[in-house]
Amino acid sequence: MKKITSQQQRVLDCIQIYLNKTGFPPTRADICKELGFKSPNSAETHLRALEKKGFISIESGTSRGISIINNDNKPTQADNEYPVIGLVAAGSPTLAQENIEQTINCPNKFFDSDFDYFLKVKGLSMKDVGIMEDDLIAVKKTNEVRNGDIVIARLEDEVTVKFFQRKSPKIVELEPANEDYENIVVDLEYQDLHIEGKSVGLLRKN
Amino acid sequence: MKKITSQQQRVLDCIQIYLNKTGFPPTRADICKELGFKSPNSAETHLRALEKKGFISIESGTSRGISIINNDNKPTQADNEYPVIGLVAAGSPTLAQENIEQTINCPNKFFDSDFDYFLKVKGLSMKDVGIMEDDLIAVKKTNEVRNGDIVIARLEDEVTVKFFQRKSPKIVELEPANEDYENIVVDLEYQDLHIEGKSVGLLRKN
DNA sequence: TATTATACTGTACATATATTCAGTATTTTT
DNA sequence: AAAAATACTGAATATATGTACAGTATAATA
Repeated sequence: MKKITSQQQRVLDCIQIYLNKTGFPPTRADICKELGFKSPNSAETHLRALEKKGFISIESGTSRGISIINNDNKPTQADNEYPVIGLVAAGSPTLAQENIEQTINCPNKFFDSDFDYFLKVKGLSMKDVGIMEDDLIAVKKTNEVRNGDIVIARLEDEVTVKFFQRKSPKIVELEPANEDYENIVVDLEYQDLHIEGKSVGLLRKN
Repeated sequence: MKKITSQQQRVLDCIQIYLNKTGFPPTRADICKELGFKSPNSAETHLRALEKKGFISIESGTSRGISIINNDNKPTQADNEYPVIGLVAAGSPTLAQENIEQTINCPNKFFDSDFDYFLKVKGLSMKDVGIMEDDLIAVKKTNEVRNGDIVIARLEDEVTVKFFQRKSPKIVELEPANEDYENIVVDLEYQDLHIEGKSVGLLRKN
C-alpha cells in the first residue's frame, strides 16, 4: 500500500463518515462541503489520487460510484490459543509442553502490544500495582526492557515478576511493589540475570 | 414492521446485493435492469412502498440516496464485541450508545461466567484486591449477588464498585478494599440501592 | 534543475438520475 | 361493490453529478 497524504486521508475519512451517516457515498460536491473546498475538482483530484494508490475504486460515469477498498489482511481477527505458564524453575524452557497448565483463546491484538503467553502469578510481591496471586500476566518475550517496565526475570534459579531499574551498566535493581519485600540488587558481573520478557497486560478470572 | 410483498422483497434484496457488490446503492434504472422492469417508475413505486413500510429511507433529490434501515435487534454487534463503559451517572441507561467508549473483541466464554460489558474503573477503593484505576472489570448484569461478591452498585446518584455484604433484610453494606475508604451502610428503607451486576473478571492493558 | 505530485479555484457541459404525469390491469381491503 | 394497494409500461423533464479544461502555487522527487 502506497503512502497517503494528510489531505487524502481527510478525504478518505470523509467518505467513510459520510457512508456511516447516510448509507451511500458522497458526491464531489458533498466532499467539498464537508472539507471546505470551493471547487468540485479539488475533490476529484484527491479521489483520483486515492484510486491510483488503491484506497478506493471509482466507477466511471456513475454518481456516487465510490467504494472503499478493504484490504485488511485479517478477515475476522485471528484468535489464538495462548499457553498459561506457572512460575517455572530455571533450566527448563519456559514454553516446554510440560509447563503448559492450560491454554486460553484470545484475540492476538487483545492487548496494546502483541504477546506470547500468560504467566500465572505466585506471591504478592507486586500487589501495590494490582497484581495478585493467580492473576495471569500477558507476557511478551523480549530483552528490550526499559526502566519502570514490569519484567519477568530469572535470577540464578528463581523466576520473579518485578519492576526493572537499571542503576548502572553493571547494576540492575529488581523492585517489588510491596513494602514487605525488598529490592533485589543484581551485579551482572557476578550474577546471572535473564530477562524472559515484560508484562503487557493482565487477566483475572474471579 | 408492516408486511412486505414478494416483489418488494425482491427489490429490497436487489438493493442489498447491489450494495454488497458495488459499495453503493442502485439507481432506479439499475433495479429495473436487475429485475427486468422496463420502466424506471416500476422501481420508483416499489421504493416508495418500501419507504412507507419502513424498510428503507430515500433521500429526496439525491442520486442513489437509498439506505436500508436496520431494525434487526443487534446485527452489527458481533457476539464477541463487548462494550467498554465508564462509570456513568444514574438515569442514563448503562448500555446507551453514548456511554460506550470502545468495544473489545473477546471470546464470550473468556471468563468463568458469561458477562455483558467491561466497566472502566475510576478511583482506588478496591486496590487491596488488585483493582486499580482504569482497569476493565468484566460485568455480568444480574441482581443475584451473594455476600462477598464484588458488585457494581448504584446508590442514589453514584455508581461504585464494592464488596456486597447483606447485614439484615433491610441493611446492606458496601465495603471497599482500601483502608482509606469506609464502609457504606445502606438502609434499603430510606435509600435507593440498585445492583447493576457483579464482577466476573478483570482485564488490564499496560 | 527539470519534472512530477500535491493542492487548490473557477467555469462549463454532457449525461446520469430522480421524479412527475398519463395510462392499464390485477389483487386486496374496506 | 367501492376504494385502495399492487404491479407494471412509456414518455418527459428538471436537476444532480461526473468530469474535462484552464489556471495558480507549492512541495517532493529524479
